[in-house]
Amino acid sequence: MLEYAEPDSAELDSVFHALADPSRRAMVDQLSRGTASVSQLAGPLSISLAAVVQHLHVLEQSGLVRSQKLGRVRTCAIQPTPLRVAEQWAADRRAAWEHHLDRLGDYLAQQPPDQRRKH
Amino acid sequence: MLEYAEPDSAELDSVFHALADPSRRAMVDQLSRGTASVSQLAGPLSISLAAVVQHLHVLEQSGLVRSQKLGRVRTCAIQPTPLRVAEQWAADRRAAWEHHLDRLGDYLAQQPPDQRRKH
DNA sequence: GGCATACTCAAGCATCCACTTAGGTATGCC
DNA sequence: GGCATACCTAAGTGGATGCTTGAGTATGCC
Repeated sequence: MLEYAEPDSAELDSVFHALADPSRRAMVDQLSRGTASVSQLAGPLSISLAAVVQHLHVLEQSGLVRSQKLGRVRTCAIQPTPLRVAEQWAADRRAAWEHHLDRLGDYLAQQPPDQRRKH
Repeated sequence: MLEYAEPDSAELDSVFHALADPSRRAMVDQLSRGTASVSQLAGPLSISLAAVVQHLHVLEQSGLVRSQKLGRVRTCAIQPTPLRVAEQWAADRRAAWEHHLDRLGDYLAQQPPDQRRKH
């Protein structure tokens, strides 16, 4: 029944941090439409190729991207699991909050109107 | 039909950045279970209250948390929308990648086996 | 071999980040 | 008024981040 391993804090740190930069998000976005080489990733970005390589390291360390080199060309591919880990973390907190609001609403609805001022 | 406004890069920057710190995530996690004062947020964390206030500013600037002061006490509440924005961004890229894999699979399945070596 | 391509690495630099301490203000209670 | 509580702000610090330039290495093609 274990669908997701509980993500440790360090994993969430690195995934959210990786996604917090617009250049890296653009790279992930491009990779979501298909694999790409390092220079293809650099193409749309107005930063040096060396900077792109550094961003790629960040993405690989977070697990969001994997790459392998064939000949001169390094081909990069997105990895869906860390995306889902981040997604799930946010969804869980949002669900908890909405559940909390529901219970609060039920509670308040049960109180007679002249008692509500106390809460 | 517009369900979500397209999030601008700056908003995603600030939301992902806010979530990239374990203390801030712990604060969001606590707030997902109900509102809390600043010192209640600081309670479980082993950092100074001043640091918690600074984290709170980051969370408020990202829109993840809102707060209001009543008397001496500032009460903080989570805001679900930025969580959903982050969630949706990740989900969209994951969906695009999975769709891409499907199309690639279909394409390869259409090729006669002796042609596949070319691709 | 010669040369372009596609990265890769290292050093340097300005900025940002998380955190602390020290001091401050506003509120509630006696 | 006196005092504790709850928060706020500023300044400083060590370390991480994003970027550049300059140089290097490996591969593919003629």
